[in-house]
Amino acid sequence: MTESSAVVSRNPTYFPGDLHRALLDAAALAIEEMGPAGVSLREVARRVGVSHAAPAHHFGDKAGLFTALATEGFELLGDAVRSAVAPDPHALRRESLIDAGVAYVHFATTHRGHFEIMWRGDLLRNDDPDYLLAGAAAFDVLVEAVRAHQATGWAPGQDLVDVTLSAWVMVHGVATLHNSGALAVVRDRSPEEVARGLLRMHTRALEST
Amino acid sequence: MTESSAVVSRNPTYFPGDLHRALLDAAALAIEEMGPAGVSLREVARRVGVSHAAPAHHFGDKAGLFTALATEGFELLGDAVRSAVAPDPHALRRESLIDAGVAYVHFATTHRGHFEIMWRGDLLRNDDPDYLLAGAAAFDVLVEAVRAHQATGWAPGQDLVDVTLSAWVMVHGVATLHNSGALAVVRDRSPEEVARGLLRMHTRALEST
DNA sequence: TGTACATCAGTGAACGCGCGTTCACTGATGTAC
DNA sequence: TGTACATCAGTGAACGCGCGTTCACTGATGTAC
Repeated sequence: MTESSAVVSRNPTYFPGDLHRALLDAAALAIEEMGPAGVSLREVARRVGVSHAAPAHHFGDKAGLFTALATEGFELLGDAVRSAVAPDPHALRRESLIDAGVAYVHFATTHRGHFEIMWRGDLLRNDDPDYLLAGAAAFDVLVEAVRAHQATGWAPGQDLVDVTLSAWVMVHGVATLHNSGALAVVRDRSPEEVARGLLRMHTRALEST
Repeated sequence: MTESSAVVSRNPTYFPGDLHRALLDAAALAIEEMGPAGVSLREVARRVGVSHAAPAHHFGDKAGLFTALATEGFELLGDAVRSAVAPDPHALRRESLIDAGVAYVHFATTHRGHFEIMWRGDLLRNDDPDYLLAGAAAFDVLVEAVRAHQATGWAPGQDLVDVTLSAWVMVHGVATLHNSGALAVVRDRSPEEVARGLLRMHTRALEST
């Protein structure tokens, strides 16, 4: 995202204090391009144009960088879904759940670097308090999206977490299959369209119970 | 799976010609334990108890080993789903689609090494003919499961590939979330149960159209 | 305004390590005669 | 039955490389007086 590509130069163009930001941006882009396995601290430093020791200085070690990126990913994902559900927090709207799910898929496909590292607990410190908190908070946003939908009178009898889980599984499946390239083999529809269709079926199925 | 763990020793216990097999088993186990990023040809050789050059001798290089493992994964997945759909090929049964999806999830969670590498096109030769063929064949098995279900009179108007895609996305979402550990955080139900619930909803929703 | 000092982000040289790949080789097995 | 030869799976030494991490350092910025 943002100006990460402009930063790739030998004479850093970032302002003081922005190296932290620039390193995260470069790491996200590198993961997107090479996969998490191919990304090293030295590669990230190279992209930003700083000493190879600079990333370690900022994040402690490689797992620290990945943990910070994954944590930010959960925060950004939560923000994206929250905005989709309630652009105006005072107006109850129909289809909150569908919009939330589509936003999830949109985030996953437009922030591939973040999204890929978020689920790779083996590459980061998966007991980090901030990481765990951000993950839980993001899930809460999904639950809130279902609650908002239910508040409009939709499927009042259904268990909140059950419904959230169903919808989550669907959009996560679309996101991962798309990002691995497998979805494109079958259909030329966008992942967001596929998700919308699935979620529409989902909400209608639960409506009639 | 099978006897891969018995093979880990300094004095190889595999029979002549089985090194190929032993290397694949060890690679699958290693990926399951350390993630694809942490697995090296030397690590695989170490587990089997042979020279570090032996894997390269059999598979050409690292991508070759991963490609072979992913290809086998698609074949095994196809077999597993096919068996679940039609234990007796002459008997049409209801719920073929549900059983197929549950089998997909079961395979993914009990063959984690295979399943993880299957979708990592960045780590293998993703233009390998055998790999591509095996992937396409596995998808065809899913399509066949839907066709079998439709043959019982279920949802006759629905597009075959559309329905397949929906079901695939669901079970793939359950599988990946479970394998990344994210699903366990929320529910203590088994991934197979979660998949069964989703697929039941799915088939009922399409039944009434 | 000027001097002395503290802070700290980022440097760059150095280290040891595990890696993938190459390659001449060995030694067991099978086949021809 | 014995000999000569071919095959080929697996060896082990060697290579060059990129890596993560450490650490004494520099030099810009800010603060105290």
